Amino acid sequence: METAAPGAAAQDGSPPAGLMTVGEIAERVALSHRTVRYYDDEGLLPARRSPGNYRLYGEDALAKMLTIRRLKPLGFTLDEMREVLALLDAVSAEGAAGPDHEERLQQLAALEVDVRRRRDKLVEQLQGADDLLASLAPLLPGGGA
DNA sequence: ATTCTCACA
DNA sequence: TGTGAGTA
Repeated sequence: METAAPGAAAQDGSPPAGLMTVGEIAERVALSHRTVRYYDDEGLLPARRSPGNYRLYGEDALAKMLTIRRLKPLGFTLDEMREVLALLDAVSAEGAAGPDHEERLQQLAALEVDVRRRRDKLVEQLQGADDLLASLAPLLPGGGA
């Protein structure tokens, strides 16, 4: 019977080489399975395929998916996320080898500046929310206590 | 459970 | 940039 799941994932929770299906990785990174699928379709985070054409994700993909999840609320577009993942990949894979290592470090520094800037913007929005809550409090029942 | 396509915002 | 529905 080949109605179970992917290449080897039976119902005993023992997928091949610790690989996950869309539903599994989606749950683990708290993204909808539709979104994970979308990222695969868009080539942001390509999935491997089981013999039955089911998407399979390894620990490596899980790590990248988590990075994507962190980039998302910062407002990075899919294209920007693609660049970030590529940069991170290049940097970790090439160590201090590649001829363009210098440029990589420069891009990494630029990324840090960018992330910091977006972070600051979020802090401002958070402050705005806090201010709003503070203005609502005294209007609520018992708020003037 | 997962696949894909198409529509809708 | 996603999501919901319908399908196999």
